Formats: sequence, structure tokens, C-alpha cells
Amino acid sequence: MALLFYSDGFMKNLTETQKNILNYIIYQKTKAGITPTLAEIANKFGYKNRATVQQHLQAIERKGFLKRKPKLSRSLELNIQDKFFVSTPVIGEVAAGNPLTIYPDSIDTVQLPTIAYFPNDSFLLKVKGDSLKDAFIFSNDVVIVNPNSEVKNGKFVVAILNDAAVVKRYYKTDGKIELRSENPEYQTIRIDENFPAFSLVGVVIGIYRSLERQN
Amino acid sequence: MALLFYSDGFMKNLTETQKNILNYIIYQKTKAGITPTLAEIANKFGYKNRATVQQHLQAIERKGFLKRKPKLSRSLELNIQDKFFVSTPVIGEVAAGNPLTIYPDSIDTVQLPTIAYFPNDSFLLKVKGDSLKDAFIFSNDVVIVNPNSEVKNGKFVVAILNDAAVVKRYYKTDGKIELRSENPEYQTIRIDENFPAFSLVGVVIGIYRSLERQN
DNA sequence: TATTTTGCCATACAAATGTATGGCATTATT
DNA sequence: AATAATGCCATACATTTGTATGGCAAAATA
Repeated sequence: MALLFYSDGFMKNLTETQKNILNYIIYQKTKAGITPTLAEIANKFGYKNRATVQQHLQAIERKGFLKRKPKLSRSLELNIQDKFFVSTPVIGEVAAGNPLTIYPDSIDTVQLPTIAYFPNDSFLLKVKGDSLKDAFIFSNDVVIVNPNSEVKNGKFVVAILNDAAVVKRYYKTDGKIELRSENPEYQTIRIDENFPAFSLVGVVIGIYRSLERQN
Repeated sequence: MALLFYSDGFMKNLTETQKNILNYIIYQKTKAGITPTLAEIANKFGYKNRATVQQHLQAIERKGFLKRKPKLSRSLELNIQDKFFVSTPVIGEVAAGNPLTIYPDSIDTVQLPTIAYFPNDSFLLKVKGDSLKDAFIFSNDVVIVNPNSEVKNGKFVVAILNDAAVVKRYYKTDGKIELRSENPEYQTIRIDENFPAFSLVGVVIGIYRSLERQN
């Protein structure tokens, strides 16, 4: 089962403001597909001056979450990949937003790539482990997840349950939700649709598999 | 045997220069993660002036492959998704290189997500049939084929044999070529490497599978 | 042949962009 | 209590950036 949890933990050293700015940058970079300028960030947060943003970025960079390329516009680089694997995950509510992070000891791990360009509102998860092998989705496959796609019975979904994220097949009947694995080694999860610790992240709309560097 | 068809040729209306520039933009946007500026494009192609690039971009936009956002830096948007769909596939003999022959009864459309990096020299094929199902490549999967990638034993290749295209696993020993299916229902093809009706098209470097419109 | 498209350059300009510096109030940390 | 970090603003400046315009030659098209 793919375990993952919502941000916050790995942003521990960041202040609230810095977190918000970093999240905005991640959002723009991954979902809108364009890195914001200082002016755009300032505008987003209501700052009257770019220098304010400038200083926040310097702080975020100092803490190792960003890489700034001097003089280059829209050149902010995220440096959070190694921050995904956190030993002490923070358990909180799973709101919309980025990024998802991973339990290091989970059987399956999912990694949210930060560099890929996303044309629409989707994002990517890299599958680790074999819980979906019987659905012909394998470790290192990249699944494309859309949070706004209609959830239908039989579709693969990414869901968060008890602060753990899973990729499973979705079935709903009479308010009861079933999350089935294709691999019989993993048990089907049955919950009520109003179960508080449950939330749907999105629908898996595609799979990408690289055969190039596979060994 | 897997019947497939070619789904490139979508840049047909573009000139060579425009193609190169568009490819560079796609590459930077998807791989490097940042949309280039006019100056960067000019520098890449050795232009002494940004206006040259400016005019090329206008041309590319006029042909519908780009969307420029006025005054906004690094804001080029790709508009190539619908260009992947070829309404009238070319039906002809199978020549070396592009375009490939299309079987009239296998007409379909393919949409490649922009997140999957698409090398300049690669093209897409949609898999038809189940000869590769035991390799977990299924009908309607889209394979990304590179004609310049090194062919090694065990790799999936696209080959043309007697005017029919196949996707199979490649093995070569002593001038003898074996094309193996993973599905035992399909026999292994054994030919001499100089067999006239045989030609290698390329190596499968990636797979894309859509789960969206699957019914 | 005439016309359009393509390809490249030069100059010019307003706006955008990243950066530097100084200031000041509030909040954490030691 | 003293010090450091955070948060925000203002001004200033050199480049960068997209854009507009004009010019010219080669290639494609009508």
C-alpha cells in the first residue's frame, strides 16, 4: 500500500509566510507550468514591493528549499526532492495543495516529481512497489492524477486514508466505498463515504513508463 | 501481430526552422522545466537578434502550435495536443523512416501528454492487438519509438516485415534475428538480418497508457 | 512573372525583472 | 535584557524582455 502524507512535515523549518510562498511557487511551477516572478508573487500575496518577496526567497533558499539563479527571470528551482522523505511526518488534514510526501518505511512509495511540466490540472505520482502489479502498473511507473476528474466505479484513484495515501481501484455502493487492490495480497479497504480520515486526491488518468534506463 | 500506425506528421505545416524552434521550446518546457525567452532561443540557434525569434514565434503561433501571452516573459504555451491527432493518416508503402504505413482499419487518434518527454527524432505508435500483453503492453497503449536509439537484445523494437509493422522483443545472434512475442500464442519470427522485406524502425523507449476514455 | 512567405538583421522603447541598500516595527531566541 | 530573525516598505539601478518598425535577400507559390 502506498503511504504518503501531506506536506508540512518537511517544511518544518519554514515560517508560515515562507511556506505559503513556497507552496505558491510549487503550484505555479507544477500546475500552471510557469515559475512566477517576484512581482507576481508580491501581487499574489498583496505585497507592495518586490523586495519583500526577494527577502523571503532568500530565506527560503537559505533553508535549502529553493535555488535561485542570479539575474535570470522565472528561474526559481525547487529543491525539495530530498525533502520528500521525512522521518517524522506531520499528521494533519489533507487539504488541496502540494506537495505530497512519503513515509520512508512504506512498502510502496510515491514520489511527486517537481520538475515536470503539467499542461492541465493534473500531477504525477511515481509508483513504488508492487501493490498494483496485477493491474499492470509497476514500480517506477508514473501515474498521472487528475483531482478534478469524475470518480467512477472501477477507476483507479489516489486517496488518503488515515494520513496514508493509496492507489487503488474505486467502487462505491450505497455510501460505502471500497478500495480494491488488484494484488490479492492486499486486502480491500471498506469505509463509509463520510469517514473523516478519508479523502480522495484524484483519479488516475494515465500511466507513463520509461523503458530507457530500466535495468 | 500488433498492427500500429503512425501518429506524427503533426508538424507538417511548419518549416524546418520553425520545427526546430518549437522542439527546443517543448524540450525546455518539459525537460528543463523553464520556458525560454526570445533571447535564449536566439542564442541557442545563433541568431544575433531577438526579433528574428520573435517573427518565427509569430509564424508558429499563426499556425496554431503556440500561444503567446503578450508582454509576459517566458509565457509561451504549447498548443500541440490537438495536433497529435491526425485526421487523415497517410496510406502508402512502408518506406524507411517516416512516415510509416498506416493500416486503414487501424485508424485511431493518439494524445501524448506533454509530461512525457518526446525526443525530436521519436514518434508515436498506437499498439493494436494483444501480442504484447504478456509484456504488459496492451492494445491502445501508445509506445514512443526512437529510430536512433541503440538496438540491444531484449529491447522492444518496432520492425517492418513484409509491409506489416510489429512490436516485438529483439534478439540477434550470429546474423540471425529473432522477434519474440511475450504472448505464447504468437510465434517467434526468425529471419536473417539481410532479409529484404525486413527493416528496423526503432526502439521502444516509453509507453503511455490512457485510463480516461477506456471502456 | 509577380507575389507571398520565409529568414535574418538593426535600431528603438517601454515595461518587467532581479538586485542592492536602508529603514522600521514586531516577534523569537538566547 | 540583549540579540537575532522575521516581515514589510521605499528608492534606485542595470539588465532583461517583449514588442514595433524598417530593411534586405532567398525561396516558395501563384
